[in-house]
Amino acid sequence: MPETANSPGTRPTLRDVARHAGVSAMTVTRVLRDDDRVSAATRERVLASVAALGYRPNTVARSLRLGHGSGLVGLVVTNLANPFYSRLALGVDGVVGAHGLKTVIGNTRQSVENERDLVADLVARRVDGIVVVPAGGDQRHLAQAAAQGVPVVCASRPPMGFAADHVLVDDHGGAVEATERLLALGHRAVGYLGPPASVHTSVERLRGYRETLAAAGVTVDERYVRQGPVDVAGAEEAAGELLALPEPPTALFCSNNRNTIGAFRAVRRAGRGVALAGFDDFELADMLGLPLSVQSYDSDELGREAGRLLLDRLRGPATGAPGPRRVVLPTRAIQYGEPGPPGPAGPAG
Amino acid sequence: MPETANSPGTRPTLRDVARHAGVSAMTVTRVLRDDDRVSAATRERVLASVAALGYRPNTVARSLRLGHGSGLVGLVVTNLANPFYSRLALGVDGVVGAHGLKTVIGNTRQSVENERDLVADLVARRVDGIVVVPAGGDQRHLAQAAAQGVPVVCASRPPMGFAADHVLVDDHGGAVEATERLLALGHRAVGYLGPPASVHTSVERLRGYRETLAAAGVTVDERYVRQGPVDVAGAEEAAGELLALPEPPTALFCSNNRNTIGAFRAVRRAGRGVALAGFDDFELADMLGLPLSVQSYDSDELGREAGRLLLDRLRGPATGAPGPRRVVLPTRAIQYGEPGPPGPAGPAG
DNA sequence: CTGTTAGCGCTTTCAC
DNA sequence: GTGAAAGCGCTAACAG
Repeated sequence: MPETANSPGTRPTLRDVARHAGVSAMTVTRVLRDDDRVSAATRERVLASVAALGYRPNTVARSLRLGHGSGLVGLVVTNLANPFYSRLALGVDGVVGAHGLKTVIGNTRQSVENERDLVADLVARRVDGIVVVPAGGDQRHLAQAAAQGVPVVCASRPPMGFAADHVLVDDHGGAVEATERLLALGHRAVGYLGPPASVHTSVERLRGYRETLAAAGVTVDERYVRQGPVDVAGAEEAAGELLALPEPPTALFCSNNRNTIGAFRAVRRAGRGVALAGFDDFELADMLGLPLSVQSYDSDELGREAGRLLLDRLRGPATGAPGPRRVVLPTRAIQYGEPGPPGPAGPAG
Repeated sequence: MPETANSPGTRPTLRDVARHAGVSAMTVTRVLRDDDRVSAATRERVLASVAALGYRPNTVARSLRLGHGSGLVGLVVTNLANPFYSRLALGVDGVVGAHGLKTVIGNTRQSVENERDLVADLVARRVDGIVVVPAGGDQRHLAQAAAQGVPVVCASRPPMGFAADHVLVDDHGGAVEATERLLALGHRAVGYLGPPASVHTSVERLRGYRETLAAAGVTVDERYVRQGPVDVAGAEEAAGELLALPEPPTALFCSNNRNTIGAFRAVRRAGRGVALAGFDDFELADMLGLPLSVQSYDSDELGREAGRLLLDRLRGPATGAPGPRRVVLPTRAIQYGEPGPPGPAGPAG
């Protein structure tokens, strides 16, 4: 147990250590920075004082003096409770943490306004960079941050109206593949369930769905398309409505795991056989006793990639400013259970 | 779009604004702090310069000058990918965020060493306080941080060897209730599955399990007790071994949701009827088609409570130092599906 | 109403 | 080897 500080609440400073050791502040710094131009004896004495006072260097003051950033990376997501984002956070933190940077989280709860405030705050805190999953349409605050010299990396959704590195999932390609799988099973009445049009991924996935059906000569029944649900409860309700239509769809493509789970609950409740294809894998998907195919991708990797892009910007400003980079992560189809063709009984187990 | 900064990479400072506006730095500060002793005309001029230069105050310098902390709260957890911890993080961030504090996350990946480094780093960054879910036994680094005047709040696991506010779940009580429910169904061969003894919650839950069985006159078959699994795969394997015993248990109490899910998978795979009771609720638990009872609790609330304890320390150091406070959150039993008595066929659906 | 001085804790530069 | 001075960006405290 170290000696208690002189006055509680007041923490020892470099000068306190210097006084205690009978040297100058400069010498203490040198010892702490492993500068070799200091005698062994002095070093010992200083180290002893450091221990005696329980001194801890003040990183804040240090980085202020040094001019460079705070050693913090801001991470702005819409909902950390969603495993997708917490894994992304882990990925980012893992990569930047290996370079001595810490991650500051900001949760926007889907609010663009919160996002703007958060980003402003992070900039004011002099974060070295920001990884953001933009919440909505207006991204002027991001453009501003970027313009002010804070590197911004967009994850999962692209920058709009300004240039920034970004890492995306192959939303369109994944949606095409998922929809094709349903078509291949013979389904023609294929519904869509996903978040509102303000969400970029949703737009792309819906586009993939539409194009695929069109290419197969299937006309999309607009009553089958529900853009809106953002959580399981909303998705369950919307799916329930689709299933209650006079001629309900025989298959549903769900644009993210919230919607897939909601749809699953509705299908189970209705006791009806409806084929499900979803975007995003999720835990226990294989245990649901209903055939289900999902387009899976690695959200840790999404975060790691975002972290790498950011690090590249931080490390290599010397290399000039190469154009913004884009990374697209592939998706992979996973089939749970044996899928079946459309029919009155349907493929339910 | 604001004018570009003079030199890229160099950001405008208070003095730049002052020069631009033809006033002193002090006046700019006053405008920015809404000090009323500034003429409207001057205010306008300053504001215009701020906008023209795209000036953003440097919070780091500010907090250094003001002496108070960085406005950051450190959050140290073992695994952010676990929804339990991400919700806890949300709870903490929600509460402290409402008071203008930001949350810095640290993920220890169960390593006490990482935890020690992280805490040291956070202290050096002058965080205002730390919320930590201690990874293991040795907590001297936490004691040290606390001794150095950084308020520490322990979540989910209590401080050991030093005094600190903490918020716990009623691990023992919840385990008792869960075990009693299995006993009430007539089960006598009740197994246990949980993390290693280094995890405090696990110890408490195991104790509850043992005491309840003992109180009912049931001797615990030590072959039925598996302390070890920390993830689903490990739990599934361990549960599989229990089920493969000559006289397998007819019921399992699982000490957290990783173990519950692993056990569920093993039971499903074995096609055997084994009653399951678990700690922690989880998504889709009601959809598994197997009777299951869980002790549920609110991990957001755990985080919020931790945040509140911390805020109280930060706000009220004037009130002297009241003894460390402890908050214990209750658990609530939830029954999914219809439970059944032990039997050769068992309660499987 | 506005400006000057001093200094938060640290470190670079230049002396000794 | 060691120290003194100056300053990172900002703001109390005291002038004027």
